[in-house]
Amino acid sequence: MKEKICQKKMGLVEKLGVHLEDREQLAPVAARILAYIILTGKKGTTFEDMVTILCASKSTISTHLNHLQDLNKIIYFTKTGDRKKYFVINKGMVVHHIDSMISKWGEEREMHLEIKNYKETINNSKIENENEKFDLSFHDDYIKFIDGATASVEELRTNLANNKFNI
Amino acid sequence: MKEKICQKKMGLVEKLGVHLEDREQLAPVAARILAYIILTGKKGTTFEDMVTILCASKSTISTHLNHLQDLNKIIYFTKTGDRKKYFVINKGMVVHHIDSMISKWGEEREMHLEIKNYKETINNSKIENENEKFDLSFHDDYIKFIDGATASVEELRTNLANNKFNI
DNA sequence: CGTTTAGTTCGGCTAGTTCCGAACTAATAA
DNA sequence: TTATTAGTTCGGAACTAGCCGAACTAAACG
Repeated sequence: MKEKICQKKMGLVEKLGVHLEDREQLAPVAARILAYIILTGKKGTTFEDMVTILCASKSTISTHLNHLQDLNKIIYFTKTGDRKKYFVINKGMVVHHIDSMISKWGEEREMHLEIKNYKETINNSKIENENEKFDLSFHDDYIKFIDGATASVEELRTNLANNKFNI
Repeated sequence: MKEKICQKKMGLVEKLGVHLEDREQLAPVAARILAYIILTGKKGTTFEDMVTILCASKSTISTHLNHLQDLNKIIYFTKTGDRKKYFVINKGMVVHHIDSMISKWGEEREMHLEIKNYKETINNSKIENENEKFDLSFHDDYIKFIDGATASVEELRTNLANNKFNI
């Protein structure tokens, strides 16, 4: 029974790991560490646990654990009379991720405006052949989309900020 | 005057290039090729043009040009009595990009449901300490966000499909 | 025929990533 | 003091990505 749950957990660690590897630009083992910490929750995980469960060397776990702390993705707490560190995810990480999504979309919006502006100057320089002119409506539609998506993500941000939210 | 426009164009090629490198997971030169093709528009660009303008070797341009065609991001047309190929972006590329955005969000949605489901089974197994239980509201909020963002992007998709839209 | 044009293919180099083992440290325990 | 625990740091092996030059091909031109 307990074995079955553990299997399910490790299956999810791999799946979430692959996802985080891509989404957070992390090395394979770093992503699996983060996934494992997320799926273990408030009780926390130790260095040793991860060495044995994720089947990685101490040096690898050490390096990535420090890296994840530098990125503010994880933090740890301690217990009196116990030298181990218990790692849990940093609650601010989710809000931080959402903020970086918002700013990424903001940059993309800027890019579209800049490209549209460039295309307009080209269209207006009479040198161009009439049927070679750029069509600009695409950029307007894309900007509309970015604004819609940004609104959705901003709503999520407010929801999270209002909740006590422990992930 | 023409030099100034060219400078502006190359500045944008680099900027859009960096963006595409990240967004489309392309090699640096491949991203710059795509950016250059986008910013040149309907009149098209040739192999040779790109070798000289992007300062890359023939082999590099050749490989990436073929790769971009395999990915359905670019196509070419020809002119009678001219052996060169004139590359332009494939109009379907934008819709394709949008579809891959939608399916990526769909996968993320699935992941959240799966993780939430796992956390629920853990919460319900009485072994767990009460204050170590997982909070599940985050997943519901995130799924709400994904649904909102997907709606926005689906609207963009309809707008683009309705327009003749040449980028 | 040889030459030019428009590209392709191959082998190799460089840079960077990811992980590991071995040796180390710093704090506690016996 | 010696041993153990809980990590850290260093050097290197194995692998991958990205680009280049040189040699090639295939079609058209003269």
